[in-house]
Amino acid sequence: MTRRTTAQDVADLAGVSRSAVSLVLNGRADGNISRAKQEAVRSAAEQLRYTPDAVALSLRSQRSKTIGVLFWSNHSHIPVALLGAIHRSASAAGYLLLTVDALERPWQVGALLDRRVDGFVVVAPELLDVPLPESVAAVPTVMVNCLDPSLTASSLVPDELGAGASAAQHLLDAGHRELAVLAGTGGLASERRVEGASGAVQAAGLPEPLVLRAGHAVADGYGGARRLLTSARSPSAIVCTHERLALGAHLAAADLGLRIPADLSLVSLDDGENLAGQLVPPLDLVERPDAVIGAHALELLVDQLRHGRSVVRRLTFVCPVRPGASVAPPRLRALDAS
Amino acid sequence: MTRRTTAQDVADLAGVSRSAVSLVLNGRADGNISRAKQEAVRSAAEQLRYTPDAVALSLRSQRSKTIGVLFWSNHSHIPVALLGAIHRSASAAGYLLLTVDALERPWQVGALLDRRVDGFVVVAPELLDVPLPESVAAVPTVMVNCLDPSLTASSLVPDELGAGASAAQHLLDAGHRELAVLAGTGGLASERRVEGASGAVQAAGLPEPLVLRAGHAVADGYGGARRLLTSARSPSAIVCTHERLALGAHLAAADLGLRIPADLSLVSLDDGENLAGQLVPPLDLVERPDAVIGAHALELLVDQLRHGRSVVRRLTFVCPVRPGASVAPPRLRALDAS
DNA sequence: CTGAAAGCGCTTACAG
DNA sequence: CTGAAAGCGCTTACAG
Repeated sequence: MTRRTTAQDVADLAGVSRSAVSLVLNGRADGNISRAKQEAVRSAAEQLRYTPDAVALSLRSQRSKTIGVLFWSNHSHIPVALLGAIHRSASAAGYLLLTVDALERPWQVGALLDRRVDGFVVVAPELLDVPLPESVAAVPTVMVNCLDPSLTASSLVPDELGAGASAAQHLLDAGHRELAVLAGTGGLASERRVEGASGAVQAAGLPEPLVLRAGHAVADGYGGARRLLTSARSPSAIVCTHERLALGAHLAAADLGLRIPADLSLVSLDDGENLAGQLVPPLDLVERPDAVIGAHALELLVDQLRHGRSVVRRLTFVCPVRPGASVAPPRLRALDAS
Repeated sequence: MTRRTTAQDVADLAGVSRSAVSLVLNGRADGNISRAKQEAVRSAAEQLRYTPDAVALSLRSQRSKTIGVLFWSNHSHIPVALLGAIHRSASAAGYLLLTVDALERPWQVGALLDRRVDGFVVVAPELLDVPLPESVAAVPTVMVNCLDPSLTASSLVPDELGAGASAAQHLLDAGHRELAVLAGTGGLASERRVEGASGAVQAAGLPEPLVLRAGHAVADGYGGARRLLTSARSPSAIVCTHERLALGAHLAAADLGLRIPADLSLVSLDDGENLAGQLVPPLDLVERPDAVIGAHALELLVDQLRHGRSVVRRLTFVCPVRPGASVAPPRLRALDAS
């Protein structure tokens, strides 16, 4: 392993002092260093492929150009688009990311602080209440997909209530009147989505929809949908609060010989797994705008890093409907019965 | 933002010199510092919650206790178990992980080097040839799920050939004679899995199985399976080289009114998405031992970091069969025809 | 047994 | 216009 080239090496080659190298390479040379020497430094640096040692830079500047990502995960799924956007924006601003599973290994937060991360972004795979540790709150922090009850850090979350409402409204718009909601158990996201969907149905002058809290796994969706679809008054359309539930419902419908969307309409809320929208037929989705949220979160954090502490905000992001091929008008059962 | 407490603060409180603090806290005090002062230092450190500044430590020791993870991703899926194991093992050895998307942002490799990462682990979501950049190879590196053609770094990969063979053998053992392989397009993993499956079938004295190269998406699996199952001589069992293909095949079977496993047996190879094993019925899987590979990779790297460069190795890991409920003996079509 | 000094690589006032 | 010095926080020989 060869020694890294240092500013001294460049200075030696260019025939100037270490400080001159620093000034030139940091664009503060004009009026200080002769143009000839500037050129010498630049070409020496290029020739030696010199890049300053970031560790030394950090010690000197007390800023590491590093952001800690605290992944607050209660289950195993990683929202690709969200992390992708965070990485992309961080990179664009010149930051590197140190990622840690804060639930499984909370002590690593201390290790990040020792490494003098400039800030934190707390990321949950799904809307969560996260009590922010004091040590974290001491550094600029933004929260993505999660909320700090004590309001010490800004948070960026999808409008889960609105998303639930949009999903239901999407089905109402298609003419459905017999809706059911297949939901996860526990979790802020599930509850808000259910609330939103239920609210939209009632706002349309219909009775409260049937809500079945099944769980989060594919099998839960399968079992739940089966129960709904084989019940006395089976719904013509189902809102699924999570992608994997929707997949389960999709499988259950197929097993029962129900065609989507001819016999059953399905709308799923999006969890960033890129799954429900890939099925055959692809499901109509209410998208979680992960890319937007991730990019915005980093923008907010970097701005805080540059201009100091700003006011704590809670930003909510609209979840747009992405049409698929799983929604159609309901069969005219009312007419059959008349 | 309050100032971090430094070794000097501890020294002041304990009434000793900075060096004494360092010696005591690094366990090199015996024979140098009186037991009384040792105690004083320890209690002062505890009282001030002192932990050494990792940046200063890095500059001093020329080791950052940080490992760079180069994610070599051509598509968007993240193998959770693999990354989880890597994080866990790294943490256990006292390392933090700096993750970077090396395909999308190759220049960040330089940024990691500037930050003096002690080593690299190159991770691909699926078996890949990765030509290792010189700058990376200059630092201890292990490759996970990918191979460096020039053999400059050790690599740890699943036995894809064996996995394909196991999948086919699993179906042969159940009595199937009419197998088809639904495969991804391009990619080392697909090819090796196909080769393995095909080899096992031929080793059983049967003619080469039908291989359909469909793609990687759910819809590809759906379309491919549909073609296979509606062809003149439809197979009694299908090996899917990827989870999402298997999901597509599952959906296609349901649409065609084929029950799994009564009418069709399905085996999928595992890509770490935790998907095929969750379906209803759960598919029989040939598992990729991601947790084992990840843990082993870090063990190898940390060992290299501690004891210097070791010999370059290619380690191959067996993929065990995990039974599900998607394989049954074939319908006795031969008897029907006789 | 303990403290002062050197040095990791950098930048930024500060003399000349 | 340029070089020598200080200092970020740490550890490790090295004097006393």
